[in-house]
Amino acid sequence: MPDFSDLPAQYDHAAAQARWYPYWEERGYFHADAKSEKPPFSIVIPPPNVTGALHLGHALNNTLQDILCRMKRMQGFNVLWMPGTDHAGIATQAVVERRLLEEEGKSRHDLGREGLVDRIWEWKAQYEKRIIGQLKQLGCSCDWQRTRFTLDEQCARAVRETFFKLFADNKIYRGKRLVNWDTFLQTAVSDDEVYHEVTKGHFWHFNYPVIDPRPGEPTHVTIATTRPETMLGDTAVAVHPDPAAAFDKLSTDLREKIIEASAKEKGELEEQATLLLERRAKMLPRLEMLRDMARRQVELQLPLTDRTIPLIADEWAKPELGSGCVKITPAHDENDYQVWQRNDFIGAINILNPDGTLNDNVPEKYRGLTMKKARAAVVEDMESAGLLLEIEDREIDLAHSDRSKTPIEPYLADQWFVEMDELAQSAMDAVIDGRVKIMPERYTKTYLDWLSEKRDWPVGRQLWWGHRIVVWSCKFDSQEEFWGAPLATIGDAFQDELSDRLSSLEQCLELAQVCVRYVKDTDATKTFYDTYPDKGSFTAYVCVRDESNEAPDVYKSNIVELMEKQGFIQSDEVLDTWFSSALWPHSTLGWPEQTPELETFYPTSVLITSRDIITLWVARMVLAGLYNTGKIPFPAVFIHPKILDGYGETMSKSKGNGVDPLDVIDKFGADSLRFGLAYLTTETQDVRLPVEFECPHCQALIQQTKKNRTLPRVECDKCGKPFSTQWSQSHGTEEDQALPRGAAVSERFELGRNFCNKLWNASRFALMNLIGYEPEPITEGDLLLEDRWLLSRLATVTDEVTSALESYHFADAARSLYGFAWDEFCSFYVEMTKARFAVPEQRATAQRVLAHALDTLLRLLHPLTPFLTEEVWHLLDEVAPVRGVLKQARAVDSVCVAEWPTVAASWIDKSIEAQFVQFQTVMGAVRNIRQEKNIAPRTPIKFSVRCDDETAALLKPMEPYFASMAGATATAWGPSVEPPERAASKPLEGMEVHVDISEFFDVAAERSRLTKERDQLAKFVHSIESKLANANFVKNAPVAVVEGQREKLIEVRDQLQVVERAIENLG
RNA sequence: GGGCGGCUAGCUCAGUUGGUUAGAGCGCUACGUUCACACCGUAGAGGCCACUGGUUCGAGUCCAGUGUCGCCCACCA
Repeated sequence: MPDFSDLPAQYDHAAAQARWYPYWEERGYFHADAKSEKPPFSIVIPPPNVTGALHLGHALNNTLQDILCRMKRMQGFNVLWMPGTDHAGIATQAVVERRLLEEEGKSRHDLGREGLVDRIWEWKAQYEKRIIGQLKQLGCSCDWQRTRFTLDEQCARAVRETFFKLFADNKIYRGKRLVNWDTFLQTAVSDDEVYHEVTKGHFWHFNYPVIDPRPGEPTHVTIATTRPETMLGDTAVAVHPDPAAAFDKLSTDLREKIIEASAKEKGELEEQATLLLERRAKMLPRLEMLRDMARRQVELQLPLTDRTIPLIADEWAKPELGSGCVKITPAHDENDYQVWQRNDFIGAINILNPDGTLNDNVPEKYRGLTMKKARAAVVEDMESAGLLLEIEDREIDLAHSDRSKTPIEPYLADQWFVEMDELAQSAMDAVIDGRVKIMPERYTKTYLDWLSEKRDWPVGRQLWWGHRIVVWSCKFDSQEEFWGAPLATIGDAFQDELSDRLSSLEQCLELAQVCVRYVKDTDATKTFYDTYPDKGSFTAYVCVRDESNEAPDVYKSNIVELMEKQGFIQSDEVLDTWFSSALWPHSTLGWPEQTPELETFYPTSVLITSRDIITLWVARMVLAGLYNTGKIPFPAVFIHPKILDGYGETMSKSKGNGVDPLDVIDKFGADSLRFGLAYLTTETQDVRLPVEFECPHCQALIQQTKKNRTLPRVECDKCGKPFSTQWSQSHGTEEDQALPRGAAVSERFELGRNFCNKLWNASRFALMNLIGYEPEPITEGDLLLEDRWLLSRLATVTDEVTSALESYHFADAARSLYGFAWDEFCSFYVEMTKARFAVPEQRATAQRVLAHALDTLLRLLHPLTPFLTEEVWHLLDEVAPVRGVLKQARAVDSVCVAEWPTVAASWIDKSIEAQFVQFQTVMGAVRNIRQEKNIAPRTPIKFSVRCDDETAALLKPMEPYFASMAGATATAWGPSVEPPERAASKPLEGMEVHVDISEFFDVAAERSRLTKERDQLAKFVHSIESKLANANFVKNAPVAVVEGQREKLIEVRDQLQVVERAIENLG
């Protein structure tokens, strides 16, 4: 005989978590079998970066995935949740390099490529372990045996294969591009990794002398710049090709604006218009003269150098700004680069070394200087040359690298590009024609807008941590040299195999699995390879196909050895992290091998992610999936909300407002965290969580403010003792860090904790009262009204929860379960069984229905609160291993593989639910009167109900429940019931409840209560009357609505009468 | 500059295709610890649904505009 009397009154989440996760893992419940007969359901995890620990956003993302996986598993699907982590190129290398510098004072060059990469692997091992540990603590049901890493052998193979395919398809080209150069990390960073910061700077005005001006023409042009040192890389000065027209257009636009503008703005705009006209009058002759000079290709002397540069006409020069002339530095400015594209003859001069110092393209005295020192030198020299006109103060919006926090230098570099035209179109089509559905739908716009730009994707990164590009290159002076030696060697290696076939070098190369392309040495900005260089020097690029499963950094083949002997060298760049992420749905399943996994689980079922990577990741997965496999990677994408702090700001470590999921799990439990997150996952809103510190001394919660969140130590409001915060880990002194740490948590999770505890206690009650349970089937005749009500509600809730989860309405599912479990199951059904357990002949049926209801509730809740439900499932097994109402079955070993409840449509009975509502209403009225009359809870009271015979028959059997739940005894039911002489009465729909209050009578109080009620009812009557008096309403509204109002009016008038009569009776 | 979203109780949020007197949790008030649970129970108070106009018999819900907060993209010699 089981004994549950020593179960604690509070759910012990820590114990449950420690007990059941290993149990699930040992039994292999999370392992998917690719050869299973069951229908597949698969999700790939958005791989967390190995840069650090998981935050609350990850907790949300993974909770949602786990909820779906667990439900689908219970529904009988063959579920694969593919876990893994991302190598996060720049981010991870930067973190490791920073630590290397801080802790050992070394740079990556001190370690060398191999040494640094080894260090990063160590880091990866440590953080991958930590991340996986966190996911397990959260309860994630990933198939850990298949854990992948974007830089492991299998992913590397997929990356090399994809690159080779693209290369052979001529979708990869070598181009020049202005990149955001991080001089600290010495790498290009993408636009997405750049942030802008306003800093104080200056605006310098310089004169450039004109060479041989004609009489009357200007002897110099004036330009202005915020970055004087870049003048050394100038290749032109531009002036607008039609300044008169440009001025006129501005004036017209301004006039249009003035017409639409409000009175307040009008004045300002008028003033602008006047200034513009003045400027036009003053500047136009000079600008037109300059424009004419540009047409005849006048040269300017570039000061401080021995170069001359042309004056050109280009629209980039805005006549309304500055002097109307602008210096052009194509290699170091995005817009100037565009000018070069339109005027190729001006050329581009790169003046920077990768480390941010000036290179040999500048005069000797500036070489090797940093940009900062060069700036001072240039300004000084310009001044002494008499060419510095003035210096203005100005605020400059300066681009910074998100990783190194140092300023970005625009820098012209050779880059690998993927041509996006067709690839982007294929990904757009997939969404437009509905093969991939993005939810909520509004995000399809983000996706399509971004893809429609079809900007080519620069995929190279000057990093050491990542997939090294499998292209070898070598310069040749002529075709003869190229054909003569190196490639022939490769061909020779395959001569034997070719002997009985047509022999050609192309075939040899194909057999050798290499693809060769040639680039004639040129300044062109975008070069495809398929044109053979006719003469002169060129570079040959050989992309090598690799069919081995080798780690990305150890890969070498015979061909490679041959090539390297011939002087070919491998690109030292690695691929953009997103290149490998884009392959994630199919690379993790074994592509390019046609594995059973790929066969079974691809396309995956759904992708769940956050909105900030719709473009970077989702779009690229779609196009890469289509390109490699011909199939979309997933038919559905669910974009979940972002987690914000109490001030509506995104949570992040650098802001100090991040909540660590482990702190929440520690304090509230994983179930509470999961339930709380699901409860907040609504379709439209981001999730706002006010953050508090928990004092480690007295457990008081201290509101996090914008100020205290970035303090390494905070003093408790309550006990006054200091504690350290998460901020101290990165910014605190040793002394701060030695203090006990105050966890950052959020009271939002109390909802989940309270709910879990409520459920725990309801289960405890059930268990204690199931002692002696016998698993006999029950017939419908045994069921009482409340049993049928509960079964009906249970079926309805099953339906609600299932369809909510299947359509990703997580909050709806959580709310539905919360309401049912708390307000219906606990507050009514469980309360009512207390009375039934006291009557021996009612005991068995009540036990069976209770066991069944609890069983179903556990199944429905399991995806949200897996640990709690598993804990109770096993306890329930001790007392009621065989359960069910009309059909009985032995429960399985774990709720996580139990069958998902199906909706028993025949049990849904709306009339029984309505009848039960009548009972609840009467109960509410009796309780309400007791409270309002101030009658002590334990004082017995008597009540009677006037109602029709049918209702009386229904409610009479419920008398014991009124006694146990309201301390009230019913004295009479039926149509002829009259209130006792001294009664508190309450009109209800079709009923009147009278509580005998002769012992507690207080005329004044009762009159005041009734008067209040009368006024409310009168107001209501009036509102319906006026609605019905409106002829248009009666004419136009649907008949059912009008009828409903009419019935309501009769009903409410009735109630009003009851109250008025009661007031009269008071005298 | 372009796009998207929010604005509903003190706080955090629900609110289906327009249709009774707008809901929940927390917090608040009163009462209650004997038998599942004080992480609890019972009852209650608390709302010009941001604002202005429109459509409609009827608007939190639909349309137009305004304000405000936030996010994304582009641009910023």
